[in-house]
Amino acid sequence: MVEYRYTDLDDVFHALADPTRRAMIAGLSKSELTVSQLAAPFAITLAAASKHIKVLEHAGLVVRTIEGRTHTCRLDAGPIHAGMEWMRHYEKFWNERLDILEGLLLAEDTKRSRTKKKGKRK
Amino acid sequence: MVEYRYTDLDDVFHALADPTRRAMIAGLSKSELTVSQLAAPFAITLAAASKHIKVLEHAGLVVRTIEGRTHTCRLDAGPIHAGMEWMRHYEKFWNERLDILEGLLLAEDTKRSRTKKKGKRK
DNA sequence: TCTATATTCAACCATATGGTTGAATATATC
DNA sequence: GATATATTCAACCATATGGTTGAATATAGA
Repeated sequence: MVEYRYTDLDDVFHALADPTRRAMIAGLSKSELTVSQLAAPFAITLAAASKHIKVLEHAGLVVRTIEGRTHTCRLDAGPIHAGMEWMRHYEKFWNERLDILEGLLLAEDTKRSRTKKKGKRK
Repeated sequence: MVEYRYTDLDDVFHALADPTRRAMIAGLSKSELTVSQLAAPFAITLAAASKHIKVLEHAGLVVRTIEGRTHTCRLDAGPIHAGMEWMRHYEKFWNERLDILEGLLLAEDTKRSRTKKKGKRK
């Protein structure tokens, strides 16, 4: 009854840290997809997509069903929920932050404190 | 209403994917801490801790205040909230996984209490 | 001024990551 | 059986990551 599937926040957050994998998850949230279908939207090889899917599988986010030569993937949001649970502890700091922000707005000192440049390779 | 600061999910999830950094966040959720204080619980050098803190800063999760020679860090949960917002979309795919969640959070506590080495590959 | 403290920087190292290509495996289909 | 399709595997490559050490920078205190 207690199916223990090994899940680890390291693996979950790492899996979610890649835009390609997040996009794959988005796709899987609409329907089950084969490996080829998952790979199709991206300018990467099937082998690369296969690796991404393995990362998602390893994090427990994706479950694979093999029928003949096609591998069908479906989303398992359990680990996502676990990640949310971890984050929820810090939600109160979001509210505090809003209070601070409000104060800053009043003081009219709301300049963008971080100016990031996006140079990620993909 | 609330203007979101530019947040990059790649950076946020990547920052959260490391147990040392998650532990640092946990520490900062209790009080502001200096770099030395943040480094203290871990068996790593100050230089390594400094790098971790930079990763957290780059993700917007930590804000640093320099007073004299001491750098004080405080948590900014805004990006965490952004991560949760992304995840919330997939909450509906979460079906009956409380058991996994429980094990996960327990494992997380265990991991944090020992002086861990990142060797948890099953 | 001399020294101790707080932190970063630079160089280096081993391993991980995301990507490629080309061959291999397995299964449909003709 | 021959061939096309779906996917993985193995080897390789460039860059990123997390760690180290030792020197540098800056400030606090005697």
